[in-house]
Amino acid sequence: MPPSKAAITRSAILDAGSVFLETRPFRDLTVGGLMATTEYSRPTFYLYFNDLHGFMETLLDEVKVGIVEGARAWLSNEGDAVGGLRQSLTTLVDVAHQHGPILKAVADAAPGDARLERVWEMFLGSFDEVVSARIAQDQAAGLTPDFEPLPVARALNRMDAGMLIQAFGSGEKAPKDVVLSAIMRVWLSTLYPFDAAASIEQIGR
Amino acid sequence: MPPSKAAITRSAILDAGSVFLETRPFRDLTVGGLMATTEYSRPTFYLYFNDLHGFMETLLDEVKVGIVEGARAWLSNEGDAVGGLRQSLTTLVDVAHQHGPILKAVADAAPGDARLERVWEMFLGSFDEVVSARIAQDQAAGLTPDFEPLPVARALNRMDAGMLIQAFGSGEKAPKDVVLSAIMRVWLSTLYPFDAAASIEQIGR
DNA sequence: GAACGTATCTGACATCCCGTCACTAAATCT
DNA sequence: AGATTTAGTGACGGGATGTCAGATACGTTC
Repeated sequence: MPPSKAAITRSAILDAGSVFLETRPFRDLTVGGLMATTEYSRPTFYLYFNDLHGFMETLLDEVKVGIVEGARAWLSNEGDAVGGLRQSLTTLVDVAHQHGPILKAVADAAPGDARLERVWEMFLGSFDEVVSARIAQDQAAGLTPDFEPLPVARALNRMDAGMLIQAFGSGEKAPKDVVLSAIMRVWLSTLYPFDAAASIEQIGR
Repeated sequence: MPPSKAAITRSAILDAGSVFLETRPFRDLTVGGLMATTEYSRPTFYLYFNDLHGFMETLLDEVKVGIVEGARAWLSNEGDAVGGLRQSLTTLVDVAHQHGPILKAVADAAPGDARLERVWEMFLGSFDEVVSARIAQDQAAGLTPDFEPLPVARALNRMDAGMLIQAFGSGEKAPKDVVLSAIMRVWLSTLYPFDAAASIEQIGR
């Protein structure tokens, strides 16, 4: 069974949005302007999305899976904590680099709509919880100093979000390795300060 | 000489805006709605501000001074690095707690206007530079490990911004001490890891 | 292959908010 | 009081939104 006509149209609109946001900020996105780049009329948009913010929510869903995947290395790894974190952060930076404009667009759009703001907040918050759990585990193992895991997890995740969107959100992207080593430095120093070799020496400059 | 009538009107509008944003998000702010809470008509708004984003820029300027003040302890202190940083972060958290809703409103408004976005970006960026300079100084003194100061400064500042706005931006504010000890933990671990007493023991839980 | 029913799409409309402009009203000066 | 500058407003045009009734394309049945 081939994809229905509706599915094709929907995808075409989503694609047009992605392309648009590749080069222009969310504030310049209008339903009329977007649909003009497709072969459909403006009202067609409303057949598939409630409004521009619902549209952004859909775009976020598409990116979400990739990001959650990347986090697994560290989170579901009972073993090598430092190595797992290294790997998770590396793939996180990769994915963010890849989808930078979409992530920035969603972050930009979020404050404009109560529902999308909640969705974005939940998206970030979901990381807070899993990171917090992993921190607690490493604290029990004596790898990590004893502090309240949740607020620190929140702080580190906000750092990632702000840094990655700032670095990769707009056209001219910052060099990946610089961004990676900065956030890696902060994560490792905070969570595994006893592992001096990891936190001080082994980070590429 | 008493303040001119214009100055009074302007202040009245600014106050009305502050009051509004105390309880409602920026997305609900309209020129008509705002002016309806004053004794002036809608066009009067445009006598004093270009648009809502220019209005937010003015609001930011009012808060800016307080924040820059707070940063001085650490930045202009050649002596006790850890103590200075502690003090700077403490007052930063205080100020952010005080002006939380305004800061969130500006951050929310920024992506909607190219000019305000630049202003906000510059505001954050200005901290990147001074923090970076202080880091370089402490690296030279052997207090801080050797890494690229600017990206790490950026990361830490983005963490502050994201964390503080999330914690203090909306009505029910998070407890100050929890937020403070979380970001303090991260800053100290990253910048002064050799000062074990400072980064591990002395932080209140 | 004509008639029918459903899925897909669109023109036209009402609404909301914005920013401006010609004009009025109030304050200040002589 | 009359003239001049300062402060404020009613009314307009424009752009984007979201909806709805009607049109068009498509597959199915006879």
